Amino acid sequence: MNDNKINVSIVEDIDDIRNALRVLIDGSPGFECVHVYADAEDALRDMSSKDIDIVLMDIGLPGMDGIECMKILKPEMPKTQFMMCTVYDDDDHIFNALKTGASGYILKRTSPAQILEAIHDLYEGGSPMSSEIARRVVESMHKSEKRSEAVELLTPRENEILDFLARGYLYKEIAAKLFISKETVKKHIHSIYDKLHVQNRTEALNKAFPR
Amino acid sequence: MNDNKINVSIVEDIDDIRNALRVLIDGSPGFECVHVYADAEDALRDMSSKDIDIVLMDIGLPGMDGIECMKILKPEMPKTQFMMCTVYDDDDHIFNALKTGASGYILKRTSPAQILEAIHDLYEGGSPMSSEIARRVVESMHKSEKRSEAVELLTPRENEILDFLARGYLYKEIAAKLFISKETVKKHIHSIYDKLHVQNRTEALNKAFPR
DNA sequence: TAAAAAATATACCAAAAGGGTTATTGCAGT
DNA sequence: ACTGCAATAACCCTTTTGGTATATTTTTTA
Repeated sequence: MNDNKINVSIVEDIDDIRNALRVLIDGSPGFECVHVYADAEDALRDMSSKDIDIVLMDIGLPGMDGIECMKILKPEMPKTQFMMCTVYDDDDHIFNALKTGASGYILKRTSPAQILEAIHDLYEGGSPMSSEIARRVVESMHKSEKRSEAVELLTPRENEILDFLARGYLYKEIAAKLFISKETVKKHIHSIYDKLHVQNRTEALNKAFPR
Repeated sequence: MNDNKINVSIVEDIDDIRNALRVLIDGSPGFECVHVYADAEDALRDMSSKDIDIVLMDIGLPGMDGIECMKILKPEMPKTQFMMCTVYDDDDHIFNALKTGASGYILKRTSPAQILEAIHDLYEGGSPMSSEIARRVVESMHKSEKRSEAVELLTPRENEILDFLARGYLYKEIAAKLFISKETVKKHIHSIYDKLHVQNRTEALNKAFPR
């Protein structure tokens, strides 16, 4: 709605926190709090028709939680960015929120100045999160390294071919890409299955790249 | 090695940058630069025998790159944390580094004060990265949401069968599990491929469950 | 209640995948 | 010089997969 200010909406059930956030945002130049909602149902009814830059979304709400709420709202408001603002700092909530579309994740104990900074940062295309939250996210990526366990058994050539397998290529397509015969591809794949103790492509991929 | 200071090693091929980092770290109370290396091979030869808290690792090195180097060193130095310090800000390098075990990722244009802050932050268990880098990481998580896109096109029965496909079951095994004929399984799978616009199992799984 | 969608099943056919065997070449380490 | 491993390739064979078409029954929904 408004000229050059960052339009913010808040979904937060606790009156004191909601009001404090509103006061903080409205009292800061460059920011405007255009709507506040006390629960997910309220937000769903009203929010998608508005033009909002940033939504500050609590997770623990009465009834539908903030992640579910965002899941529904996000497709209707593609330009709006969601920042979770919550007391939960466990992996489940963090990953769920981020996977469902949150672009930022801050904890309620964040200082007012940092909250404003985070909103601004999000508006500018960043993903504000504390460095502990970032560590959780990064740690979760390390895991997809399970590959190595399987992969170290395989020769470089076999790994190369495994990558093609993962993309759904046919034997003959792999052969063409690598300038070798289809039979050789088959041989390599047989060795891969052998080493991974599996019988087919899908099982191999599940072992090599757990989802 | 040293009492209460944070021990840092540097792997960086450009003399000026390497020296500047060393001076910065040694000149700051609470930090000590214990080793510097000009390339990956040098670091591999020497580093794992030392007791190092943080490694500042460049990616673009002559010969072996910094990610490969870390991949080898990491298992030998489980207590050491790696921070990539590089000019590359593309997704490939970022994800590769983080998946391979980096806990922090900063760009070379980061200010000296922020570099020190990042090292300290990493030492305290955080994952320092600029908020643009964080955004890339978060964006990569949004994708796992693709399942719903695909899944909503499919009937409940088709989804059920998709799950079996994902586990590598044969048609006849799925048929036995569901007490239907193999031909019916085939029909369902054909509909799945049709709706997802794919030609085979692996492509279907990649669409439905991006890794 | 009528139409649409989903689940069930068969038949025919071609392509692809996978198991087993054997063999040659080149390269690394002993 | 010998050994072992990796990469290459060919052969035979069976099973699995996927395309197309057609048809019946059940369930959902307009």
